[in-house]
Amino acid sequence: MTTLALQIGTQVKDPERVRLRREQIVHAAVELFIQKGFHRTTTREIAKASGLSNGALYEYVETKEDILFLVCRHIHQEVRNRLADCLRLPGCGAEKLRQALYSFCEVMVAMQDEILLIYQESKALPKVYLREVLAEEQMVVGIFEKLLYEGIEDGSIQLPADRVSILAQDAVAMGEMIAFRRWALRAFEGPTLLATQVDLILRAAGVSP
Amino acid sequence: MTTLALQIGTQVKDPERVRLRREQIVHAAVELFIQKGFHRTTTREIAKASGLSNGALYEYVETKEDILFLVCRHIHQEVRNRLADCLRLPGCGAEKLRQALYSFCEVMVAMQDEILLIYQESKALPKVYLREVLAEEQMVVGIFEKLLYEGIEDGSIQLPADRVSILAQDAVAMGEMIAFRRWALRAFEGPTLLATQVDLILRAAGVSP
Amino acid sequence: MTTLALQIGTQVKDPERVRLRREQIVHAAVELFIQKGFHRTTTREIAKASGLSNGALYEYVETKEDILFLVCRHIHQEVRNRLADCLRLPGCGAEKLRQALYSFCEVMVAMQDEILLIYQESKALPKVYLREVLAEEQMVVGIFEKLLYEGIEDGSIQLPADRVSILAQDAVAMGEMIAFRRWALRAFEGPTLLATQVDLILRAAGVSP
Amino acid sequence: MTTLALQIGTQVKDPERVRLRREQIVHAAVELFIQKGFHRTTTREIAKASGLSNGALYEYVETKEDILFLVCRHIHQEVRNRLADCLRLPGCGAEKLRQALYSFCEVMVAMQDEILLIYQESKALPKVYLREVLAEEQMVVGIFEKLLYEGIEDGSIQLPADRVSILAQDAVAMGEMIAFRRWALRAFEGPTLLATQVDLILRAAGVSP
DNA sequence: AATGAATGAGCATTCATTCAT
DNA sequence: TATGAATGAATGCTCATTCAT
Repeated sequence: MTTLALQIGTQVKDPERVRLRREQIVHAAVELFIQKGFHRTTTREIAKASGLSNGALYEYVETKEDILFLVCRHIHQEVRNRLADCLRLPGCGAEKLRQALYSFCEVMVAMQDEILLIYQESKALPKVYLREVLAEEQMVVGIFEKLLYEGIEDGSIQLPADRVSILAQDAVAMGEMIAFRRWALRAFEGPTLLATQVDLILRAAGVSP
Repeated sequence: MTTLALQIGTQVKDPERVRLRREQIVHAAVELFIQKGFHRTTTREIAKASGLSNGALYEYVETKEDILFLVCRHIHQEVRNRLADCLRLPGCGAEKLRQALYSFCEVMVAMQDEILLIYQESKALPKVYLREVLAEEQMVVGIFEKLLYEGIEDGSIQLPADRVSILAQDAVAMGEMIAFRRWALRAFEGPTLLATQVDLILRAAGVSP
Repeated sequence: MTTLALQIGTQVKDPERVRLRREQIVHAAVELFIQKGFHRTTTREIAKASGLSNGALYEYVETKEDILFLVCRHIHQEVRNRLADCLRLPGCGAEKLRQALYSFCEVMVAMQDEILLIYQESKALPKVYLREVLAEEQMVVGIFEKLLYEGIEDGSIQLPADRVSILAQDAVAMGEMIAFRRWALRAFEGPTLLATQVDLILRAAGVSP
Repeated sequence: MTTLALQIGTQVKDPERVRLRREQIVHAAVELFIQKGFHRTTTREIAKASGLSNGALYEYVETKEDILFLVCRHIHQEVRNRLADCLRLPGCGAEKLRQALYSFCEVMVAMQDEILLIYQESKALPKVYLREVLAEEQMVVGIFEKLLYEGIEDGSIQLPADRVSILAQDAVAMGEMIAFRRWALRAFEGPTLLATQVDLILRAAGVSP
């Protein structure tokens, strides 16, 4: 479950400063990548929007792809952070699952652009980076797997064990769909949409409504 | 619901020749875009792979984006073609839905790369083109909407009418997920995977298993 | 004696045009490299001085190093061409050697800058190219070796066979010295200088003056 | 004939410290320049290899070219130092010349890389520096001139006076050739090579073998 | 004196598109 | 219609040098 945090090269020694500057960079880059895509965004634009000079940018990062990786990692961290809270709530497995699904969908709504960004641009990542990004996505799937098992054990969920993995994948897909297909989903009210998605997974998990 | 087929500019008069050459272009470009992505593919490469000269390419197309559009349109046509057959089969709404879902998932498996391509690269499309591409995708959603209504009418599906649209979207999302998340789904056997996905939607549609 | 001519990559199909344009490029580059050195010369400058656009330059060449290689090869060809004539003259080995040495020194005077260029910049060549450039230089050494053997055979030169190679090297070095050390040799009159150098080698070759 | 030692700018007052630090710098730079050439070596690399910070480097030197100059001067000093000893030996002019030539060739073998460095990179020196570097090289030539005159006077060398300068140049060139053309000379054994070179000059100087 | 982060002009190279033939 | 050479703006990245601390 723990991933070796990949180290991005930097010329700068003070780690706190590196953290800070990279935050600026990521902040600027997310915006730009969302607007124009990775390939149509220039490093010059990123530097400017970060408040850094062209050269300074490359003190904190070695390639443009590094920036994309930092962006993807940041987004996944954000998703996991927002999800973390709801996992500490009390309740049976089914109840916790419902909560988690709902939270996840909310996060997907809030972070539509960022999720889309990852799907659209991760192809541009060098393989090493891509592997880590996918691993981080799997961590979210892992959360749902754990909740499903919990529910199966406490009897609140009826599901053959060999369906757990696949359904956890579906749960994530169902949520991400909100981001992917937003242009088609704008017609629906938020609460209805979320309820439907959550319900869809719960039914498949054999939770009585 | 029908969209006027957008006209792509060409210098060439004979429409049959245009059709033919564009077929060559699309054929070459699909392959290249899948392998390297839209931005990393050069028009030179496309020309070469199409058996055209640099200049000739631009007789049949005005910009690189035109090619991407032709590619997306071609893929959607292919999807609809492959789906069309199963719609003429007899049976109640639920039965036809099951068939359609299954076929759709099969198509998604067969055309993984192409589906992924559309999602990853359509951002590069000029707005006018993007609109048409999305409209074509909606046509597939429309197919599932129609089947759901059919089932509701003949009593084989229990679903409040206001859920129809959303569920049709889910059906498409469920299928496309197979393409998007294939790296996570490689572990599962094809038949199991498809059955699960189809079942998921049918349950949500209130079809008794 | 024949070297596999290394092929430099080009986008252009017509070989005659390639030859022509590369001639322009080499012509411009020699001048610039002599003036400012390889590293201080920009490809833009070379393009401009060749009468080509930035882009066109790269239709005939793949990297800046390619240009340096073309330049070195051109210079060596020129040297060999100028030397070739005097080799067909009649006379005993010693006489032909004297002629060749004199011609070679003349060429070194005429091509001072170019010779210096090769020595100063060949370090920047990729290994494959460097090998070929050195091989071409060895061809000149080979000419002197052949003449020495000729003289030994016809009795006009007294030299143990195991000194032939080393002396051929010296002959070339003695000539190239005129290029390398011209700043120190400006003081001497051309004819005296050349005579001295030729004499030096002939003596070492055991030719009675 | 003596040149005012050029003053390189520095921010630092204590001359002993300047001497010390510059020694570090030169030591690091020689190595790097030999390996990668002047232009491909960055000041950052030099600073790091010297154990100095980026900023500190520029306290002891004003430009990158200053470093190259210091390096060249250092090398020449080293050459002269190594040569100095053999000049104090007793013997007639011819004998001393033979000794000096041999020592010089030995130094050239030992300092191949450094000699090559000077020839390849001195073009990058600002004119003022270049003049001094050439002047230092002439000092070595001067040594051989002096020895030749000594031999002429004591009768051990037969040479018209107007050939002295030119032959002294040749002596240096002959030695340096060992460095320049080492790729071609690897085939020969050291002692043979040196003996040949020394003999070549002695013959030209009219010293009976 | 020393540090090391910041600057920004500069460079090799690419590539969509045009156009003379 | 077709060819393929030409264009030139744009881009990712480097690095000598400066300067606040």
